[in-house]
Amino acid sequence: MARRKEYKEEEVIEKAMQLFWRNGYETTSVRMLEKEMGINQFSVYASFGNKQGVFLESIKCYKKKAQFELIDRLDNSEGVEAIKQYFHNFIEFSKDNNSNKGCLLTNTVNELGESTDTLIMSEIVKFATNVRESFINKLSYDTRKDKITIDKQANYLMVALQGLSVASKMFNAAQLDDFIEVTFKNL
Amino acid sequence: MARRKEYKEEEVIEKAMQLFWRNGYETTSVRMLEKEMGINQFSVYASFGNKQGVFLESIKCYKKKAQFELIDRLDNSEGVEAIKQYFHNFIEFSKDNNSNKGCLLTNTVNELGESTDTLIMSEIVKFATNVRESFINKLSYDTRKDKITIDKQANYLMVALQGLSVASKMFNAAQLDDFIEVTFKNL
DNA sequence: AATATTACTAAGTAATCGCTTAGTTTTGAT
DNA sequence: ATCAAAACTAAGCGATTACTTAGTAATATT
Repeated sequence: MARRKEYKEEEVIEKAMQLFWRNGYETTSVRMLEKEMGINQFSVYASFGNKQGVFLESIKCYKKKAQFELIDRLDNSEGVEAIKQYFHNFIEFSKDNNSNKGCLLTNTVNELGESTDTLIMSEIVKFATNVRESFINKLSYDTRKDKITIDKQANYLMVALQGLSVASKMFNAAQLDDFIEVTFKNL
Repeated sequence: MARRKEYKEEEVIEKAMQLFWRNGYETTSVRMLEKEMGINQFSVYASFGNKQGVFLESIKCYKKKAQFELIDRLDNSEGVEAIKQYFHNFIEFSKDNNSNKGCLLTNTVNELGESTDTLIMSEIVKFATNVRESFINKLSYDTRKDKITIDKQANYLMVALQGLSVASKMFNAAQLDDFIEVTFKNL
């Protein structure tokens, strides 16, 4: 009965996500989005409601990508070394030509802070909880560690990961390797 | 021969700095600035040229504040414990009611990335170098550590500090304490 | 083939952005 | 007292923001 869409939503949202990842939320305008996504503003609003809607779907898209390229690989290996490898994988994951884009979720909290939309924040928190649980899982391979120690070390690793995300934007590869090496020294 | 200014530049720039610190660069509009600084837009532009100029002076103002409240205190104490105290002091320093604002310099690099104005980036890099040298100085109290180890640990601490800045926005006090505690076990 | 429904293009909305300018007020030197 | 220089007020600049809408093109059902 009606005309068919000339684009697939999950394909154009991948492009939107890349744009948000490179530029952040505020700096990315709807005009930039329609250009990058290759569809008219009308279609953007028809498919995603508003700019926040595009961003929310972009966040979900990022999470899927990170799940596949980072978490799944972590879950398939064992011990603290697996987490260390996760840190290295993250740097590769966030690489963009010569620089690093950091983690989209970390970038978002850092940019929008408390004014982050609750739906978006909920997605971010869910992912962080996910990562933390995987870390706890890996840390638990060492049966000598008690629950309190593991919890403390998980908190430590979560903050360290945020640090890596931000620092990867301004420090060189050698400095980041130094950081990772020392970070895992006593775990 | 001429009319006197009704404000002191260093007083209004302190207020501008606080606003930038809370909101970031892009989110802070010139209209918000004139309101917060208590002077007309004309005066803003007469004194600081443009929005970037206000920001550059705000960065300098922040550096002075951090120098006085953080670096000077660090330089007056000894050993690795002094650096640990610096980390705790930073959390207090960046506290804003119930939340944390992070480090203005870290926030800026994280928000503006590679498109950060070179003058501003230069100020940021100078400060970071400053902090790093203070860390190296404190680490050198332990004469058993060779130069390479100290350098590596300094890199480690710099990234950890970035991590603390970002993480302080989303993690609670206990988690941050966990982080600091484990961080300094590696030294 | 006619029709109803949806997707498209392209122009336009009010609001806000950083910034400027015209006009007035205040000041110190003459 | 006069005058030039600087600082103020307030209105307004073009450009851009997120978002909408009027009009046209395409499609499955009848």
